[in-house]
Amino acid sequence: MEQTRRAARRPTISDVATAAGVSRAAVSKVLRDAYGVSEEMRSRVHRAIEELDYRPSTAARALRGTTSTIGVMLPLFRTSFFDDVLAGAVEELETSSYQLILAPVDSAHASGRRALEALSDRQVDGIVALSPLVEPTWLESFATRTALVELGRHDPSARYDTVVGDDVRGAELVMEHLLALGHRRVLHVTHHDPDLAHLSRTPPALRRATYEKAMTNAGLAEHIEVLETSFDDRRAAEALRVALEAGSRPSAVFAGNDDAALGVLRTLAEAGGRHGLSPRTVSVCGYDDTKMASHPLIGLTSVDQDGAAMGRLATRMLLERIAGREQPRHEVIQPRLVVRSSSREVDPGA
Amino acid sequence: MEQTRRAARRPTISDVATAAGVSRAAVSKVLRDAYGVSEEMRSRVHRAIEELDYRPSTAARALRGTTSTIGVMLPLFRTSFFDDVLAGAVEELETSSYQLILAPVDSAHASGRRALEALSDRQVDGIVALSPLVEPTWLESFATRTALVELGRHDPSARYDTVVGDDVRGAELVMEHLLALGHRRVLHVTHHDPDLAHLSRTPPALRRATYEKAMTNAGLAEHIEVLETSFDDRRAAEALRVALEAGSRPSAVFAGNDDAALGVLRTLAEAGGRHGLSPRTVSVCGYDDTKMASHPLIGLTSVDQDGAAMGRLATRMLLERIAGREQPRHEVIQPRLVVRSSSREVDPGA
DNA sequence: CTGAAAGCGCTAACAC
DNA sequence: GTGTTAGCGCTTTCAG
Repeated sequence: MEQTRRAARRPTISDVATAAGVSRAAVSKVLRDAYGVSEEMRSRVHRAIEELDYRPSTAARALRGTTSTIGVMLPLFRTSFFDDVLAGAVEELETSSYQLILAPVDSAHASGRRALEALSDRQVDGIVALSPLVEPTWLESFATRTALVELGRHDPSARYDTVVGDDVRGAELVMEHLLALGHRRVLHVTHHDPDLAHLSRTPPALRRATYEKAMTNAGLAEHIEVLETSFDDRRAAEALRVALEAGSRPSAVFAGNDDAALGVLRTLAEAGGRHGLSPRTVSVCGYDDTKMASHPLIGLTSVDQDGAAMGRLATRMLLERIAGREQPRHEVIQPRLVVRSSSREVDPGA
Repeated sequence: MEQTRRAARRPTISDVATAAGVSRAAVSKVLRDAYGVSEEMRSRVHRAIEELDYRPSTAARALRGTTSTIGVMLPLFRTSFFDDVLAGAVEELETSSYQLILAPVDSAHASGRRALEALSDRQVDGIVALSPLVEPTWLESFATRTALVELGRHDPSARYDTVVGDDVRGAELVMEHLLALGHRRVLHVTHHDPDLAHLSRTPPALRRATYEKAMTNAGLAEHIEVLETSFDDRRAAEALRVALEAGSRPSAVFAGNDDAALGVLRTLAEAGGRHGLSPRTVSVCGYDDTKMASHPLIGLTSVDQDGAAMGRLATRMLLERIAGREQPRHEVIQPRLVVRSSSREVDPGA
């Protein structure tokens, strides 16, 4: 068999038709299991497909209609929570005939729009996205063209669906827990993004507001202390280091997500001693219950909002929408507190 | 402005042409910055594009030629090493005009072929893949149609490029380190996949073979003990638990990757005590130097093979190939041992 | 049950 | 400098 050096042209539906001695339309019908093909023809065509190693071109199909592909857009900024969401989406799609393509977004940058459009340019039949930076009005208009399910948005929309964790409830669970353990000097670590600063209903903003409210309600307003940093191990660690240097002495830390919590533990382990603190004397809580939280060497108390379930649900909703549903859906996932060894009663010596 | 309820048809190049009062070809030229358009026409066209919110269809372009998109295929089975690779690829593409789409692969399943084909069906201009399960012969033929760079393959190919870490050297670094610390009962944890069992040149297989050779060379052949499990926290933990139950008493563990190493630490922390072992008495080494390895609460000695650099390099090589390079390249990345607190001299009391 | 033909949105000759 | 036109590979009426 002759092996050409360079890129043998991909066989097309015409090649298959010729090889099988039938028309292109016939091949197309076999391909799509359409009505009206004789058994004999079907097998002839299948044989030709095998022989030529033919694969239909998605691009050509896209030009005519749908692609059987859904797009997922997640920040590359990946905490394992996003992995869980993605895994859920993949799982949900396994039983369907849909393909999944993923558009990674470099940073939390405004590139969210670009990524959504890129996906849409590729004629995906629908999109599951986590794009907090894109404005609702823009999304509304985008969603008139492409079926869309947004993750992490607390405000429902008439045009797209939403799946979101109950961040207020989750944060309440954490605060009730810490206050019940006797803590008064509870520090909160939040994700601060200048582009996001004007939004009050993002998950980080709601967790923070709930923290502040809980502190105030407990008569601890004077102990409110918020570290504005990033949901990122290194940055959160650095922020806490600076705060400790400046004299901050929390007995407990509520970190807005697990990555930040890991950073908190990092600093407590590395530099805490210098200030009389350590992972064993400070109670730390995270959010998302990522894989590392459950590691016994970490043992991080965290809020589980089941990313995989969110991914599955969002995908299922998207398929519904593609199938024609018009009424928007807004689903709120109930969080659950998972208590581990990083939780401890307030140190009486402090 | 009227807002239609359902999916307004996407504007096409013809709509733009009509709106701007020019021909479609003219619009196409403006779009592609082609030669031969007057300033005035250019601005008229741009204005029309703005107004209609026109975006060219990738599918239609694909039908004519290239898509300016490269595909990345990585096992979903994501250890953060893959994240690093992906981040490297994204970074490399930022300065180019290429888009990136990602095909997640459910498990280490034979679905690798499917994912590669799916990408190819979408007319990506090239692919960076990590697909150990796909046979070289199949890849060779696939690569005649689509530019391809494979990660983690030790055998060069004439048709596709390869980027791989020097697993033999990396494993040697680990073994030299452990033996120098005085360890004799060194256990190895490897990734065992029935579908992969016949391959002797995969990264896990080479790490394992190097372990066995190092043990033999050190006169410790009788202490060779290999746990065949998965490069996965939970599974590795379970495998070690069983081994300890069965009487295994290693003084050091060389885990084939960091996830497995985390599993080892998990079991040592949870169940080790029952057998007189703990994370503090057993020296543990991993591979990949993932983010968690550097956390002070983990402090895992590991082999850094710089996933981000691999991702960048692979992507750069792919672009070269797309640009026309014919000679295959095979690049080997040199690993580096990063020693942390999980390394310790052999416990004299044992 | 099968085939001919139109057209999806775009690009690239080529003609004007 | 600008417009016409012929496909790219596929699906889908509509005749035969």
